[in-house]
Amino acid sequence: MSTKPAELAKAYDPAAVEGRIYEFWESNDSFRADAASDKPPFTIMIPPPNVTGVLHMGHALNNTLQDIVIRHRRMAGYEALWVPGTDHAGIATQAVVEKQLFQEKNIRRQDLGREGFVAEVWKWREHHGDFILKQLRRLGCSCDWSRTKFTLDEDMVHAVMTAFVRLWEKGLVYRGARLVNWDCTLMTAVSDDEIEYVPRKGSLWYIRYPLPDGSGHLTVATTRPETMLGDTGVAVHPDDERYRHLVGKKIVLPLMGREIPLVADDTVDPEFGTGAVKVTPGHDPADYVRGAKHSLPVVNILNPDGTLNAEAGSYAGLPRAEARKKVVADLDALGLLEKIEEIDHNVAVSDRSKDAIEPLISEQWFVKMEPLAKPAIAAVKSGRLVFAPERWAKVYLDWLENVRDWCISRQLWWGHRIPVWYDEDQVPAASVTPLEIGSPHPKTGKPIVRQDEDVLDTWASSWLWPFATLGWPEHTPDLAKFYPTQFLSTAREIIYLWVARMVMAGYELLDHLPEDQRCPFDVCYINATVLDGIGRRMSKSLGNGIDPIEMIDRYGADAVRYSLVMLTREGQDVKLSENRFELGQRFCNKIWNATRFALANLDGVPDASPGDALEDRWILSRAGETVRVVSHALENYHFHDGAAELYRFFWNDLCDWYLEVAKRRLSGDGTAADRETARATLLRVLSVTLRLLHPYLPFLTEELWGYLPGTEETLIRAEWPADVDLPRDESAEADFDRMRDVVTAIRNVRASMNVPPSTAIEVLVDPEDPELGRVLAETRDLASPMARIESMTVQAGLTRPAGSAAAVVRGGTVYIPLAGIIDLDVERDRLAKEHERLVNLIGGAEKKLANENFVSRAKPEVVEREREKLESLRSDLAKVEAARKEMG
RNA sequence: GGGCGAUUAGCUCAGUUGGUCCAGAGCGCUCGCCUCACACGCGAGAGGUCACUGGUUCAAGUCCAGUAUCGCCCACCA
Repeated sequence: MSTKPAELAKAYDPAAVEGRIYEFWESNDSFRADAASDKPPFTIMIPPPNVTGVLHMGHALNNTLQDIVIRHRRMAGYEALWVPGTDHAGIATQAVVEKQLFQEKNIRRQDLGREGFVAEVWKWREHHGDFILKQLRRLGCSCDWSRTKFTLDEDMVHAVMTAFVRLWEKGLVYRGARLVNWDCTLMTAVSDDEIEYVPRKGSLWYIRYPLPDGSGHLTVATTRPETMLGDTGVAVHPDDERYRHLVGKKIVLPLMGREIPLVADDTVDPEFGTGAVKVTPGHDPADYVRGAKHSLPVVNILNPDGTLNAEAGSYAGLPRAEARKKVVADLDALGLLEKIEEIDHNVAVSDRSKDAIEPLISEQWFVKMEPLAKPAIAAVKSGRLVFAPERWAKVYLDWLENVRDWCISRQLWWGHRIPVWYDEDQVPAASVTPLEIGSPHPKTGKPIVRQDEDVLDTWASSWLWPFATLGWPEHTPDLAKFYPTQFLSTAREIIYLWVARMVMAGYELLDHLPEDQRCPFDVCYINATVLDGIGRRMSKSLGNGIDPIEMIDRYGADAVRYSLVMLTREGQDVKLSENRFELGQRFCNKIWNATRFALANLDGVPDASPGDALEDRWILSRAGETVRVVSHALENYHFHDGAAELYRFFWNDLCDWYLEVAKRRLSGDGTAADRETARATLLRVLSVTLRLLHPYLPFLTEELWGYLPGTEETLIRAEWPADVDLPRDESAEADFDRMRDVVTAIRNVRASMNVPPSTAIEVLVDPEDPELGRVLAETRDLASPMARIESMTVQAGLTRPAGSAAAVVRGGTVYIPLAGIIDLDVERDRLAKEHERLVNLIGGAEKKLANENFVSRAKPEVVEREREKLESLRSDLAKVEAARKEMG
């Protein structure tokens, strides 16, 4: 076992435990999975964070959940594998390194050239990459680090190339000129899913387009006046009376002087602006469609860097913003600017650069999505793949059912370079293994002259993650054993970007497997979004993020994990502030101290079996119930429910009652045999409970486990408790509850009468129900210390002592003679309040039972229960009334 | 414009198939306790017309319809 202090500290100190325990696990190879194992597999693929990433709360929550699942399954008899790794994150990483190179050495990537720059990025990764994986270790994640992957690892490259070539050969990859979302800062195309719309104040410019005969003009409204330089038409609604006579005629495009047609198109909204819209097919998606419909030419006026090109005439060379100013000024000078309105509108910006997206025509690579989407849709509709919470299935399906082709080429240097080479006639050839320059083209035989310059979208490698990490396309033992996986936990933002695409890839590429084995995971769990204390997203720009590592330093990893799970109800967003981690911290400390106390009595293996004493039977029964609840919760990924049940059981059952009640026996205040059975019971319950807690609180529980007598193996590899060994003992639970009722009632009286704990009291009980009498006779030794009772008389029909307080409990009345201490007014108030409460409840029950409809139509057992309730309430009321009468 | 969430104690949230977990938990608050594991603790309390309006039902935080407020996603009007 690991080296550890001889004595447990008074308070749990995570810092003294976590590092040591984690090393202990690693040195024992505790996280490693074996493909040759006979156990059934259970696999989780980590959503690979960006290699540049730093752990945030979303990661902390997501990876805590995955670790809980994998630890539970590992204990529950599965060959559990959690594969970690990072994503090369093309744009993000390239941007980080470019920025650093510029700041530190004042060089641009163009200065280094492609090879030089890519070498710099690799260098950066060696030094700074995978930092986040180290942070995951701090959280306690039990990933199989021996299988760590990076999306640009050699075998991953091989997988990506293979996938591309296969799709190419099936005709699912094509190249073509399309209107794409262009990021002028990063100078690359980005996919539809990588842009966002932000509301901004803008202007609507009304521009006059003259008629060629000089007889007047037509006014169009636009938010992007500079794009008029690329206009190739103007459109109006066919039913618009104002313009009907002009349809088919030519109009003069100002500044450029060319004549463009006026066309009728029913996509034009007559209500907006002037009802006439300029058509710029080269720089607007809607216009691109309109232009195609009316055979209008496409004019591209932009260079990749956002400056205007030769198509813009005299404006060539100007940056976009400058061009806009000049166009507006020139139009104004010509008297063609009718007016300017201020409007609020949405501007498309790039997720990465936050620069305004310019739609422009360019040659790109696309994946045909519709054929791939079909099996992915069927997977969810058939129930093969389920989402948790279920509602996210709809989001997934909506996207897939309306999916558009995926632009997979990026004009970057960092990433998987597209495996396509061209001969001197520009005839392409795709190949998994690189084609040498000068080697013959496999089809034409002519020499290869160049490779495609573009790299693939990052998601074009991460969509292969579930199987490429296991060695695909090779048929490795890992792939055979661990694919498909069982559980995926991720964020809702990447249902389209990642989840849907992984499913498509699985069905398309794992064609050596039977249909139902291709789906990459059984369950896709969409976890909660972590918000700040007042409900805003945590973000760098707001500076409202909470650093998980800082919280781990302050509260401990287990506390962070546990608090997050307790605060997060399935998929429901959570508002988080720093002090909320105290919840987990307190619980950890409670467990630490309770176990510390138990261990003081557990020197050596007990010489007995768990006992027959009521309290022993009770806690064993409760423990069994906890095993059932927690197992069920974890099997169904109800993390919060399991955590809450453990909290309740450990604190309220085990600590508040069992430990308190067992102290007498444990301290040797009874027979030796009594002590041994108590010790055996305690050890049994602790052993079960620490195992149940382990997935949530791995460090603390592993540490404490090492101190339990008779534990040879590590907790991480211990067996999950079986509930069959701990059957429900209903009579023990019922009896214990009766005893508890009496104790609570007495404590209540003591508190309201201000009887200090140092004053022991005398108690008399009149058990109307003989069961209560029996239980109290048996449990007198249990109850007495719990309520500081000096002597307890249990006798049916006893007369109430003068000057005593009375408390009605189920099945009887408890009298507490408090001559000299009792405040009669307080007692009168207490009884009056109790009287009122009972009268109200009785009224409700009577009314209900008087309702014939209720009696005749409700289920018989419901009616019967209501009758019993009323009866018991009436009996309680009678007792209270008697007590009040005696007081006078 | 379309879709989806949320609205329960001062705060953060639980409340499974409608009827003893129709009112819960943690924090905070009040009162009393350094009771030989824990003051990161122990015991006892106070505190809510379950957003609003209708409806279904013998019976509704719990089902249905609508309203309001807040939030998220998708689409995007030049």
